[in-house]
Amino acid sequence: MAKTTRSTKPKPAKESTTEERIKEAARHLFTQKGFAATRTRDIAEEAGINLALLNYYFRSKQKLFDLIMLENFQVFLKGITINLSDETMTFDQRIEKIVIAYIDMLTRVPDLPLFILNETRGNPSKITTRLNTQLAPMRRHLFDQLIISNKEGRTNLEPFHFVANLVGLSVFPFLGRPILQRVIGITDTQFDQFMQDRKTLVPIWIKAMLTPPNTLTPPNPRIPPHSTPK
Amino acid sequence: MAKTTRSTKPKPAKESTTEERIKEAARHLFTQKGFAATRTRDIAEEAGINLALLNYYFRSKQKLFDLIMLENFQVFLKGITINLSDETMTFDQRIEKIVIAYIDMLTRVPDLPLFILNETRGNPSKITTRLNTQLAPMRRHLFDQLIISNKEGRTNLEPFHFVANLVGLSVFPFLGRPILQRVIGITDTQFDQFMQDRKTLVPIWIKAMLTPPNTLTPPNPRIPPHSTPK
DNA sequence: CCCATTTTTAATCATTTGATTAAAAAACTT
DNA sequence: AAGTTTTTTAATCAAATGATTAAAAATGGG
Repeated sequence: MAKTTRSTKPKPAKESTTEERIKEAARHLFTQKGFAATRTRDIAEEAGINLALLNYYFRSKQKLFDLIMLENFQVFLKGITINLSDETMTFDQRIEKIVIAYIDMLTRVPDLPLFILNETRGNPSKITTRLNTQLAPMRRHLFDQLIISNKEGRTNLEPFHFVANLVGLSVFPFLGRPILQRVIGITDTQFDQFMQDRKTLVPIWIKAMLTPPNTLTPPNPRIPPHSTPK
Repeated sequence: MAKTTRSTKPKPAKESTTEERIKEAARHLFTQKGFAATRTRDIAEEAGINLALLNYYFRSKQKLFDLIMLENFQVFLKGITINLSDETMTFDQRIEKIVIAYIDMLTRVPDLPLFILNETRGNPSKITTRLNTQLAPMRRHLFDQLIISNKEGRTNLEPFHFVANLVGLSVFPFLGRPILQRVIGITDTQFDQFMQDRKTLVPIWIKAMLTPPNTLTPPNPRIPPHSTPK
């Protein structure tokens, strides 16, 4: 059991412990293929260890998965909740920070969104509750600012649309990447570049969306059909 | 086998044949939980039939899944490719039609996007190729119009960003629905209403995005911090 | 009503898969 | 070096799962 005489426990801190190797293999496969499609034997093979070691270090496949899921969620949340602490930031600054954080994080771990959407679908509410709790501060800051701004007439956009737009424009490209890249016909490098461009484009768009049709835009003459180009 | 004397084959066309019931149960479970997480026994149970019947009608779990996947893709593509045939439509009209088609379809079958993203991830290229082929006409029309418009200086937006925005704003809310709904705290009815609103909002936003920063917008004075409200 | 065909069922198989066990190997302490 | 603890391995178990089979039931035609 885990309750022996824990007197001698040096823990030499090797450069890559087997426990870590298992976790990394598990993270890779679970994140990529999901819980059901991942076999413990695949994890063992990718980690280069004996199958029994998986159960030795992490009680069961489920426990291991729960661990990975928790860590993935933390990575995800950490990537986007850094920005809320500064009280001094303006609404616009906050938006810029959030978009950059999203895109930077997802450039590092592009599989995360699909993983989270999949594991959130079953809606065990344990997860979504946690997610919601963690996200609450962010929501408060942004929403309050938006709601006030709406009330004062400076903007006019439901929080729902605002969040859907913000996250949609930042996250969706990573979700749809396999299809998008095929349809458009671009390389990985080009995709990365486009996402970098988006770090400045999305905030601009988002801000433009804050003041919908009726506020600024006349019924239809948005772009004159043939204004003198160049 | 399937090669008997097919002399007598009346096919009375019952109101709900077992074959159909199996397929419906399979569609439901496969679409909701994916291939690996779905057990043939679950399908049998939900269809209210003996397990062996699944293999009697559809050779194997894999064959049945392939069928469902194919049909799902067709439903998806059909839902968004109706609009490309009209040569007379303007760019703006096309956008409006596409957004409405997307949102209407996904209101009916909200599970489709996640299913497709999941099954596209493995990238067996068989699927993505088919998807790409089917999507090609749509791409041609829209992209050509956009590219021309870009060249003539009326707009200034990479096709990648355009598609990512269009699809992202239309599809993402359905993908993120479980999380979004929790974060914002809205009911199912409210969500549906928001998506209905989006049928008019998204096209407006998309059109506004066609002329990015440098074209119309001065460096920063987008919204004066305290313009006289109301 | 009898026969041929189709459909359905219960029982069973073979493989996969998560997990355990007992023993061996390695690491560490004294 | 001996003893103790930790780590690793090979073998095996038990349950789950996709699939098959042989027989029974239902269906339809003459």
